[in-house]
Amino acid sequence: MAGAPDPYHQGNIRMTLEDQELWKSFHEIGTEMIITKPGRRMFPHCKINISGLVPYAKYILLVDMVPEDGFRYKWNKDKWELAGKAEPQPPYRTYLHPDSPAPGSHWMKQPVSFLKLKLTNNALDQHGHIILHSMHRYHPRFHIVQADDLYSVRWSVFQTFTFPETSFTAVTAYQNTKITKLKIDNNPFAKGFRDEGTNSKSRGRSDTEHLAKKLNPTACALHHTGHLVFKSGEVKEERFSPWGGVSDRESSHVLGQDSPVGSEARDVYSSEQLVPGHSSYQPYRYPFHEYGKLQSPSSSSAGSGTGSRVPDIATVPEHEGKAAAHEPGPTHCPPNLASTPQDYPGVLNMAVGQAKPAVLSHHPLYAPYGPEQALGQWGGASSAQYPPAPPTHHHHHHHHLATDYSTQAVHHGYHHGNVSDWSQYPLFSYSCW
DNA sequence: TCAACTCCCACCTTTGAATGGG
DNA sequence: ACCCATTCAAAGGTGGGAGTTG
Repeated sequence: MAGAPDPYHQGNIRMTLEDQELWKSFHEIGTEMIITKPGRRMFPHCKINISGLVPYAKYILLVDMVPEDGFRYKWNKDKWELAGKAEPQPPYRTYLHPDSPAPGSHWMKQPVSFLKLKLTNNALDQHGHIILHSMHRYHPRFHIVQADDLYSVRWSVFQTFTFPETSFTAVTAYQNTKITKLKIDNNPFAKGFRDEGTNSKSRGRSDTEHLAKKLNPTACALHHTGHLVFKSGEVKEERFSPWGGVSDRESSHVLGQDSPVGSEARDVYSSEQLVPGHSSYQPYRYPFHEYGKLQSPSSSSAGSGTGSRVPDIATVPEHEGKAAAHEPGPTHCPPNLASTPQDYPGVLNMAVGQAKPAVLSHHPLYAPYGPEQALGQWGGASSAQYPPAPPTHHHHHHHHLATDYSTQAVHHGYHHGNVSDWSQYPLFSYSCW
């Protein structure tokens, strides 16, 4: 943590979700995200505001998707129902924001968008997209890692944030027509499907069907009060109707609420930084230390790719140089992870926004968790994940300050105290070649 | 049989290179 | 040379519907 000005001055990081009203309007209905073989963007897409970073210290931003629970769902008529246990987890991937690494000032100057993040259902995906199972529920997790480059990541402090209203069900085709409509009404790319009043855009006859069920005409004009808030310890997730069919236990859980977040997490949080070797820090054990055994040792794939050969990273082809042009220095290509000290037993399984196409030639063979693990992870976790939460009736438009999301970091919704729980959702997982 | 999935399409936005004026 | 606005074509993001799969 060389340049890190004040490595311990990390407690003030704040993160808030942009387009919260939009997210909420989806959430209330039961957000669905299409996943396709080639990869599909999210909508709404993840966009966050960050504050409290050290302006001149460098940070890396990551996003990964965490299973909401251990079930598979099905859409029956007009609501979601449980449909058995979840499938074993597919290769676990983490999306690296293309601007990474960049100084705190860069991340804070404007909302940070993860527009290009893509979801796929292709377990063999070679583009570095995040792999999910259809008919399963997930929620994004945002990680801020203080690090000068990708190599030093493992020595760095980091914080994790989640937003309950961003949870969604992955689907290959929309199930709830209300969701379809909301998407069409709000996603510019779907404009062609809008009814637009008098316009005779007779496309598909199904359009007329849900005219009846029309939601608010313009989801934009929603009451805006600042931020819906989730103060530490009182993070709640409103229950939404589509899940009515699901056992109460599952549908009306209250994320974070009776969770450990309150107590322990908070403590841990007060010192959220991770010092190398501190594997004793359960909740924040740094993943790099744990999964070495999972993958093959050789991370020395040869590669071309202008200096930024990044063998351990699943890449996403992208226009280079487009990232972060507005801030001095942020965007060097991601450093060579390969040349890293070999104590990396494995490979990072991260999606990089701006890698050279050349890098695509050597794709890692993802080594998902062993079958045992996969099985184990869902096993009895279910009930633990969503403890019978007392029905939380809580009004929607709070006026609290947006905040302390930090407190729910990582544990949000999960049981901790159980190391294996955390280990099932590594920040960075390894893969072999 | 049937729900889940895939492919292709019309329609749209976004991107970025080319152009021209000051 | 430089900057900015405009134009234009190519690239690529939508959901729908028909077809396919298991």
